[in-house]
Amino acid sequence: MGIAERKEREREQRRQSIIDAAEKVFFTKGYDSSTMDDIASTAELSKGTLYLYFQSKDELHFEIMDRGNQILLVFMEKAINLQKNGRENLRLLGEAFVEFSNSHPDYFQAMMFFQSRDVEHQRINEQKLKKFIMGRSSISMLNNMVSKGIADGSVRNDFHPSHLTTLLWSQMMGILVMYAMKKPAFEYQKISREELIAIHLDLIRDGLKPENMEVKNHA
Amino acid sequence: MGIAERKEREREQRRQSIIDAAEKVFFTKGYDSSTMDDIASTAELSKGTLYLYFQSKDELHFEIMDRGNQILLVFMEKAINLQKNGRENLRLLGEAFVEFSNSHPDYFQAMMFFQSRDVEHQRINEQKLKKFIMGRSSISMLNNMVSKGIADGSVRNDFHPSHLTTLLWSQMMGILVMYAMKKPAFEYQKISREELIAIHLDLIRDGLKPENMEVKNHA
DNA sequence: CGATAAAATGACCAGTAGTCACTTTTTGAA
DNA sequence: TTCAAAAAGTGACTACTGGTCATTTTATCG
Repeated sequence: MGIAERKEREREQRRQSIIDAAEKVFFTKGYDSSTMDDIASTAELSKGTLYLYFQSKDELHFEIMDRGNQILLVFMEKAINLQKNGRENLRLLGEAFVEFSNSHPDYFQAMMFFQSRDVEHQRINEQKLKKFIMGRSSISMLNNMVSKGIADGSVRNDFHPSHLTTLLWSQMMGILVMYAMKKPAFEYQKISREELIAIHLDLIRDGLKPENMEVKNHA
Repeated sequence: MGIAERKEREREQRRQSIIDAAEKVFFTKGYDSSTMDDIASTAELSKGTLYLYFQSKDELHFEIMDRGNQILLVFMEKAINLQKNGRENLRLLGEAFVEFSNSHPDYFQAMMFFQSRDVEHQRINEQKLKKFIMGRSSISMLNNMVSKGIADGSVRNDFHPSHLTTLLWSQMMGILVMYAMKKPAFEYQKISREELIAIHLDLIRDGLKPENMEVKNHA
């Protein structure tokens, strides 16, 4: 039977074409100003049809963020250099994020806006969200490099590795979200996103391994 | 003439009573679920009157955030200990923020939600917003302690002081905003807000002054 | 072909920020 | 005290939009 397969394929194509339309509209008008009617007419479908494929506007935002996330992951994978130590790799990951933000500003923006939303109030498929929150590959990658760093002695070992990973992730995301949301404040301070992140990476490079720290293992 | 003065006083009282009502409603139902009609009826006024005193719902949110900010400043002022060096004072400021968040969770929450909003899309009195963005006393305080630290040698001097200040501010705000917006992700990692901030403060304490750093002055 | 299921439609609903023509209250000069 | 002008306040109304669902259209297959 090829019909079921064909239908499945067509369903997935339609799904993607709706995300394409949402992307086009979001990237042009911004998330808040985009309406579901805009997206429907861009997709050449009725609004009702959108809801056969997605449960809410938030879920379309989620999908676009997820696409951006896939691209980011490629940047991060490319950035890793296992010849270097863990701490140097953490910096490379940070720099990869900046490169991604420059080469894919629209996806980057969509991701920052998604990160700034309160997850509790979003109507997004529970399963999908859970998978995203728990299994984020970017977190896993960070975690691997933190572990590598602790193993090779380039990263301090007085923090719980997964806590340190979470901190590094939230520092980076947090700074970038703040920059996206409060741009005028940064412009007033005459500091660009690149400069801000460069200083941040320098500061934590040294914080990750204070020179004279004695080595003691974490409980 | 006492009439003009009395009117001015009454106008200010009404203004405050509207903010009081907004606060009550926001703290109870959360910003998004609160309606202007809720606030109006709590204030025992008609909706139209609210708009004689404030230009938008966002502006009421701004006012509540501003009240929180005032309280935070008191915490920060109390925390400063000029007997100690600049770097130690920066940590004290960070800890004061955590104390504030514990003792005034509602204001803290309102501030985090305000920080997570895109300032460009908010209908807030330009003048008011400008003053807030540019003159924030919390930034000034941070800046003073950074300068003190550089002067007393407890803080590295290879960053531009105001850039470092901006970084410290956005790190702290960013982390807390992320925690507020993506709480489930942190809970999954089994890390509390206090732990996260404690690790953060430890990490930057060491990053702010790597032990073997040679002293060179910034251009 | 005709019945059944699947897909798509778009008029409609509910909720709410913000407006404005109108009403009520206050002021102060006559 | 009177009354017109100004100030303050009102709430019905508008505009907008995310989401729903009864109905229609299209595809499947015995």
